[in-house]
Amino acid sequence: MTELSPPEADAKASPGKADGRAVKTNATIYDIAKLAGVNPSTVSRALSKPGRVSVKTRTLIEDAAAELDYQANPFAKALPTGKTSTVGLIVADIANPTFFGTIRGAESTAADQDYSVILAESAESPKKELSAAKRMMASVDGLILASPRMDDDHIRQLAGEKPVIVVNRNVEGITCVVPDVDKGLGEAVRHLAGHGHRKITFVAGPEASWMSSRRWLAVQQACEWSRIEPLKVQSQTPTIKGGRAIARTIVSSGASAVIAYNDLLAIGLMQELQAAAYVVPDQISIVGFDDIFGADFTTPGLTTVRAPMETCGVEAAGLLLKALKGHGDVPSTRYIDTELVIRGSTGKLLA
Amino acid sequence: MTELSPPEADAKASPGKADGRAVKTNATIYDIAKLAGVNPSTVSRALSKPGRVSVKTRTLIEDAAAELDYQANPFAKALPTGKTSTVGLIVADIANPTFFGTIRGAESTAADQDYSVILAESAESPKKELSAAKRMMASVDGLILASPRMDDDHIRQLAGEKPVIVVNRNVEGITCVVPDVDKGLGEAVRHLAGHGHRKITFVAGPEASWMSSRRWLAVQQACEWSRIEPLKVQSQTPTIKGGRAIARTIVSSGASAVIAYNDLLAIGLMQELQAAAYVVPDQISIVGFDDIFGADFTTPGLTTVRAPMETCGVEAAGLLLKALKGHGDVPSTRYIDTELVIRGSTGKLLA
DNA sequence: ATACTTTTGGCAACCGCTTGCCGATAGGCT
DNA sequence: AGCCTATCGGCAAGCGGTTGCCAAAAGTAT
Repeated sequence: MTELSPPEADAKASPGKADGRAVKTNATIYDIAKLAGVNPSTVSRALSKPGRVSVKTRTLIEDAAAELDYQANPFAKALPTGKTSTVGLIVADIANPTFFGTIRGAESTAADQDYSVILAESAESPKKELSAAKRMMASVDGLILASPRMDDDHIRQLAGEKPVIVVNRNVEGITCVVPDVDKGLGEAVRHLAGHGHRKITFVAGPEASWMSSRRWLAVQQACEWSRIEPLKVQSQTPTIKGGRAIARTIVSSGASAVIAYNDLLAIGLMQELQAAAYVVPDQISIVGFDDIFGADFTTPGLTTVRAPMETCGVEAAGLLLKALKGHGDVPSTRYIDTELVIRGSTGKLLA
Repeated sequence: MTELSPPEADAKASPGKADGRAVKTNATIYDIAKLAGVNPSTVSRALSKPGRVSVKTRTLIEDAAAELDYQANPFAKALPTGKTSTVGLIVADIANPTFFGTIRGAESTAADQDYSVILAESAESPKKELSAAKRMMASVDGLILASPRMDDDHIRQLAGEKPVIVVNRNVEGITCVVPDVDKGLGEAVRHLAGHGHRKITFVAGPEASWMSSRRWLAVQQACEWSRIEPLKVQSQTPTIKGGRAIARTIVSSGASAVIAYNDLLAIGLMQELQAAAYVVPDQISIVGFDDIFGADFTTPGLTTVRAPMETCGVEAAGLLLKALKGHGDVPSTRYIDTELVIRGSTGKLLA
């Protein structure tokens, strides 16, 4: 009972050499076949093609399988079928909190459908990313690219081999899932406008980033609608450090409110401003983007546009699995709503 | 261009039928063999057993392989050899920032040696964890368990099948890598003592947690050495919320400084205290544990004991790969130094 | 040149599972 | 009972590599 000997199949798998040591050889369908007194192919069918064999032999086989603690060898399974029950997920930077949600969402929905996810990081390098993708291609059924850095053509090329879903970027001809920045950013601008701000500066992220220009565009449009003057300053790096470095420029821009490309920038900015005795939000309001883990650790808490990355991950994995099961739709972009999360870093200007 | 047909496997796998459309069927060693005019087995050897064939035929084969853009089918490779070039990583909770570092460290060092990592989450459930582990066992060469929740015997049982490394917990008979809490916690206590604190309360984490009791022990020992009185209060959950909930109890404990089981607890506590107009660190000092992402977002920044989880991940993957290559040592526990990171949440008591 | 040892490449048998094809069996029908 | 048609199980050929064994080729020594 309490005996917990490792499952010791002890299988005299090798029909000949009964040479002593009980080596843990996993049971195969042949072992089951022998035990159940049927042909291996019947075992295979009983286990994977439900209706193909009579229920009598099926239960017979299932019992035998259970007794042997049978686990199908996934490699043997993948070889003839080409289906691996595995999806690849490549993220630009594992340590970037933005991706935590994506990873989790993708992993959980994949696991729900008995798919495994194999993870790789590109370290923000287009080259490493592409090679990781190519390497993976051979062992997965499909790929999720989160904020890919490689260019569109390469992505399309990969998609020509196996289903590919892109998260956080729009690629023509590929199924994408991206946060709809307009909604959240619109809310942010109106929120700021409602507090009397008339001049907002946007702290841009990497110049080459598709997402950054997309967000700047959204800010501009929202500002136009609210009759607000949008300004833009360019940050060197989208990090806390970058945020601190840009503080001086922000102040001299004369805006009373800033919307940052991301939370890190916003937090760095806030820290630097506070260090210079500015009070947030009385003297300047700050809005971040992403609502990363920790955005509520600051004092005051950071008002930010939440990009539901976990939802994106779930969605991406869902679309991918759907495509793998043949119910794939025509590639298109699915937009996930973003929303403003109001905390303490925004408010009325107290002149 | 805009042609977006789903990847149409459509594979006319059979190399014979050259019936038109250039379907991207991956090249096999047979194709190479034909192109190079040698036997497939020679190709296999040329590609994986360096010295086994003459350099002449080898370059011949390599050229052919390059021309065909050959990528070995990992499944076909895994079948006869049993080696999958994949390691499994199971974490208790993907969204818990503590694990980000571990994941990253493990992934990067595995990738460096051309191993892939397949990731799974146990959602803190011992049952899900065990089943995930068992499922993985079939497709990986070895396993890394980060903060496993299953019991020791199950872990040992898994380790009986394939190499297993445990992170963040000590299991007899298994190779483990755990942060050496004594060092950092000792520094924390001495740091506090140096600021005149004479009574420290430790906010404990989950009662069942091995790590929590380990840390409490370390605090007690350090306190004894510094002639300080250690107190302990139990938190319900090791989260921000849990931290906020425990604030009242902490205050009434009469201690002037607290060391929390983890950063989340510390941050929640700090937030609640500040909301009640306590000033940190003038009225009470707070030390966290982990140095999670965002621990420096607070105001004041959180003084905390840094547990270098990325290093643990690197170390764990390194040990695992070593074991896989047969250079494994006798199981033992490797300790990774923790260190105190001093920010603003600790200081002299200003009565 | 002869005999002998090393290389080197080929043959074929797996690894464990899937699947097309076929014959046997059983059930349904007149 | 006799015939027809589903249903079910078995056979065997792969999937794409690896590898033990062997013979041909090449190198070495006498």
